[in-house]
Amino acid sequence: MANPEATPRSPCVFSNVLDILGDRWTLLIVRDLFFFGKHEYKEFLSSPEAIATNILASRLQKLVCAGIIDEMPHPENKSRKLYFLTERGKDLLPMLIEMAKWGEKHLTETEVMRPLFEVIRRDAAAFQRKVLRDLKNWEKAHLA
Amino acid sequence: MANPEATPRSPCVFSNVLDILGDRWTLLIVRDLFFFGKHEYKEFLSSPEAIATNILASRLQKLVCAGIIDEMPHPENKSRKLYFLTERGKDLLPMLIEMAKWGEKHLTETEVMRPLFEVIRRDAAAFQRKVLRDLKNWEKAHLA
DNA sequence: ATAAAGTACTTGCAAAATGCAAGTACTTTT
DNA sequence: AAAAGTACTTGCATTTTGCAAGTACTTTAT
Repeated sequence: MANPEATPRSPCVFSNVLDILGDRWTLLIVRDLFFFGKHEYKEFLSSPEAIATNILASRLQKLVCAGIIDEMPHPENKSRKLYFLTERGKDLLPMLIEMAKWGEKHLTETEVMRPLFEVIRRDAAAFQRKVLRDLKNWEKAHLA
Repeated sequence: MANPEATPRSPCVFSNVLDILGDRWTLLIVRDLFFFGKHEYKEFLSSPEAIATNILASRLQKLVCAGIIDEMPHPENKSRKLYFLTERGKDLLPMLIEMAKWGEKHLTETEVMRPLFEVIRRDAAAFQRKVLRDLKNWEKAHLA
């Protein structure tokens, strides 16, 4: 796994971002946090891409190290954890929306998120506000 | 390498985008095309991240397959090729800009692109227009 | 109270991707 | 005609991924 302490490949923003987010799995976890209200290990496992348990564990750890997500014990169940986006993580939303817009325009096979992204197409800024509002509500209910 | 003909992991836009762009190298080539006016194999090789020749060749091929870039023989030198962004590729610019904005805000080590992204911070839309204008000028000079 | 099920992992191992060095085929320059 | 340039390919060691199984702990069911 890419070690954040190691000297970076280059001082370019893009290479540094890609060292954190540049793989086929990491952003799917972030997607689940943003758009599907997922907060638990087993919920990430249940996504249609079927991430393997070892990959999921390593990516969650990497995201925590990068300060993009944080974790807390589940308030009602000691054997569970809750994962949630930090402010740094929430700042990824505009990028994810641009990624989705590109995919919706150019990859015609993708269908599941169509209805969701009809909303984006109509008013991306409003959609963005709604997503962030939903996250805030979750935080109010779960964080001290 | 991920085969575009294979059945996708899921019908989600994000997973489909990540199957094309989700690795540590692909977007660096796109970056070079957008922001550093690079168009040739040897130019991509000279980037500070030092991509290996086999990886570069495989990624260029993947990007051509995905319709993000196209290639043509160098007009003045049969042993060289020119690579350039297609319209589909140029549509990635907003995503790259959001990625850079996130990195500039949260990854303080990155420095090289600072001056470039001072411009973004001041007026992202204007920067975007300038980049696209520069690409158009290159096309006028090189494409039929 | 005990057994079964749930949860978040870890481990082992085969398969695939990456990274590095060297080689190849062709073209251009000297 | 020889040397250098260009865009690759190949071979091989190392790393990462993917899959199946196991582990340690907690909660639920009987």
